[in-house]
Amino acid sequence: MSTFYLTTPIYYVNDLPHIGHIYTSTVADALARYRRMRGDRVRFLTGTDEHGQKILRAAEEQGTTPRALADRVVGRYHELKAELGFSYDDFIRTSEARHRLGVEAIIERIQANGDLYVDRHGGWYCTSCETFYTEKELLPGNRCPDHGREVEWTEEENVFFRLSKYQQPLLDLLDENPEWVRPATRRNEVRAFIESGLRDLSVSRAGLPWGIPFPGHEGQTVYVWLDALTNYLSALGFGSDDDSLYQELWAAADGPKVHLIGKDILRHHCVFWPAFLLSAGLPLPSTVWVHGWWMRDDRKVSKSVGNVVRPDELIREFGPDPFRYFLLREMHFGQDASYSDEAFVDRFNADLANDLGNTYSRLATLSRKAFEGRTPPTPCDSNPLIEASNHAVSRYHEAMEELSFDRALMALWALLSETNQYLVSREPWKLIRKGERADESVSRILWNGLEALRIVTTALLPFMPEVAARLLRAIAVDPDGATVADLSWGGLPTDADLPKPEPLFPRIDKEAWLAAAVAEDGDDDQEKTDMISIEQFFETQLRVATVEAAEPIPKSSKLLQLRVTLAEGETRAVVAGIAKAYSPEELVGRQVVIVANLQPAKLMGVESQGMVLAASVDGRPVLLRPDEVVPQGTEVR
RNA sequence: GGCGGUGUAGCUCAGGGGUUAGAGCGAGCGGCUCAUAACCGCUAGGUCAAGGGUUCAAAUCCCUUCGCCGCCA
Repeated sequence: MSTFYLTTPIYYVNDLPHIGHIYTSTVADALARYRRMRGDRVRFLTGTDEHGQKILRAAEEQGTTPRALADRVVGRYHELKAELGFSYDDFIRTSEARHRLGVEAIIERIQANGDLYVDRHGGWYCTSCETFYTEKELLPGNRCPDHGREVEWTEEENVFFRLSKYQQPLLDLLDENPEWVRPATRRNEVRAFIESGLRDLSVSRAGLPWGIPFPGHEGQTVYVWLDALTNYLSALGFGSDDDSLYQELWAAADGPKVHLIGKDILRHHCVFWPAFLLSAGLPLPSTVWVHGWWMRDDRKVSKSVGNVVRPDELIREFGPDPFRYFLLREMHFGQDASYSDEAFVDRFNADLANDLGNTYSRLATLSRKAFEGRTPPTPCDSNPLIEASNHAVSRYHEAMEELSFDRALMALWALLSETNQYLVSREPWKLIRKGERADESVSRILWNGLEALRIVTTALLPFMPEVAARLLRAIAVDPDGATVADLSWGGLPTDADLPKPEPLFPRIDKEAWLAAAVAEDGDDDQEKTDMISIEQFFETQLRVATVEAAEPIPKSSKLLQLRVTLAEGETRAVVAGIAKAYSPEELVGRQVVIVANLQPAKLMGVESQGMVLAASVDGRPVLLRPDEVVPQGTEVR
């Protein structure tokens, strides 16, 4: 028995949870459950990152406090835990006192090592990503390359960390520990980045009231990443009076310490974090596992293509476990994958309904018929399924070790397939029909089948904890406290009560489901599916206008009232649903594109004489503007 | 632009110098009838992106081209 410390990133509270968060947590949860079955002393941590300029702003815009904003999002994460059956042991919030202690403690050590100094610097700062950019990196018009939002020239005195000092140690770390960043392609990226040269890192911000005050530097707040990354230690009590967990699971851990992350935060975890730890003289994690992203097909949404995506709907309708199964089966860990309702339905029907569900159903029915509602009375210790099972289990373990969840599941499904082949080759139903109900051979055949199913289902506990447990109970096996030892042949109880099988995974009518999905997706998809002629397009008059004034609309969190100039002397009032992404001040003076011949409409009591165009990024508006300043009223076509 | 990756059956992908290139899904045909129209078997004839090279032998190594993806604070 060894320790196993597993973390997800802490999720930033500017966003409600989406499939990216769900995936990371699902992977971590499956891994944690698997390691618990192996008998490891597992500690599974997740949490939220709550500090920073962006949260402060969002809170101000919504007329609330950062803390209240965070509370709301955290509430949603707690709901998600229940909805998806996550089994984390701890949930840390960076706004907690225990976290602050940890951050102060690590800074103290870095400071003592002489790796902090104060310097004055200026740069283009994006409040969205809380990052400084060089002129070269900016998009035209001084816009953030990530968010497309205008950056601000910021000049201030900050605390700097001597990251440059750790260039060689970090390269050595990567070279001596090929498993430190996985998969290897991410390791290469990190290595290339470090090799190209490390600059010292600003680790504080001046005058930011929402964050941890930088110890020893009045007026400075700890920079979000030094703050956030330290959660992995502070959650273990590092820096507090009781750091026993930290000692057990980190400092003196006799097992792996694994960070699970998405590829977007590779640099922070594989460069900054180990550098901080090296500087602080603290042990490093053993592996940073990097996963890919779920992509949504950019093909048009339509019934025939069937790429509508409704994860919430899928979970509500079919329960969390099929969705967990889908996420883990469909993605090759480390690579990107695309998801759609259609892919989900296909997996559900083929793997869960046809293979797993039906195999259970036929075995249970046969056994009930032959043995009066009970499991077979005679076990069997010599048959082709034993070898198949042992082989499947060993492939399963190998794959789990590599976080290759898809391969682990394929190994189990191979055993299911062999079980079905075995049944067909023995045709126990014929023997039963011939009246050989109590025949020992019937008992052996069915016991073997059920035993293989028991092993598959036990191995599925980390993937589908709720359904797998239900299935095990249905075949007279107690799922509680199951361990990997239960994956060896011979555990199925004989002559035990075997209830009538209920469909665990009722087949989904794919056509109907996708049709409903399309219908529900509604109006905005209608335009996407239908082609229009160029004449139809030209019916829409698009023109460039300049924002003269902007102000919020009372009692509306989304709407702003704009006054735009279309031509000399021609101004219009336009209402735009962009208040969550843009403040009135930043809009004045910019050029926007508006639909000029839209029927006026009243929104929240204010008449809107046009519509401002914006790209909609997951619902967040990003305003369109000409590449350069053009004359008022210029037509867009 | 530099570095890295990738391009294999309709779809998702394995394979990685050596007999007839594989799996799952989907499709077609047959079988079975215990089972959730499930299950089992057979069939898919794919220039292994294109061109060139190395080799007795290349999808597998090398070069070039094209496409796609990632990283380059």
